[in-house]
Amino acid sequence: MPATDNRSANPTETPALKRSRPRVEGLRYSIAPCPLGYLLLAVSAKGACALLMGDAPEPLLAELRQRFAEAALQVDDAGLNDDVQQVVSQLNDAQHPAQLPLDIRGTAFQQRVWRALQQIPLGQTRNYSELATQLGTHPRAVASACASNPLGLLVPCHRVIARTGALSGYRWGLQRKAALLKGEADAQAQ
DNA sequence: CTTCCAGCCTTTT
DNA sequence: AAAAGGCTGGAAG
Repeated sequence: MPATDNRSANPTETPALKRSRPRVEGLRYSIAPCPLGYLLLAVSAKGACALLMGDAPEPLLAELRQRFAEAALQVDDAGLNDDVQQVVSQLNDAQHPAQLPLDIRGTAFQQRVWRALQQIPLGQTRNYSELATQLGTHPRAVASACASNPLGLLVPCHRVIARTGALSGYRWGLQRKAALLKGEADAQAQ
């Protein structure tokens, strides 16, 4: 998944500025236990670029390495503690969502889909077909974009389910998708 | 209700 | 060029 390079996004940037930039981007990350196992939060200079979940810490780091193979990764538990706690708070109480700047990277199409995901209100769900119609594409394409969302929870891909009402799939395990939706439904019911 | 199938759009190899 | 996805709707058991 060749993520778009946000460092090149500014067309007014001079060649001198380009040269002065570090050749490899630095990413800070932190892995912490959470109500759904472990989470890994990774942030760039612009904001969170990955929020991964899993049963153990090691695979999370492996996934981060794979997704950002070109980046220099540096653990920063202290510096990210605040952000991580925000995410944990959201997991404990969906009514208090994390307020983090996001650095969302993906193809133009993926960004369109992910933006649509962010419009789904707390406590609600959409099916792949609805989003496909809204975006003028095919459910299958929506699903693959959801599946490649690097910002679990923060970009609520878990709010997309099958037309039949089945939960369909979730990159980080159907059990977590179910838990997230349950938590959000409960929060909304209050 | 369950399986099977053929189209469907993007991304990855 | 080919395969593989967090899909769907319709046909068939």
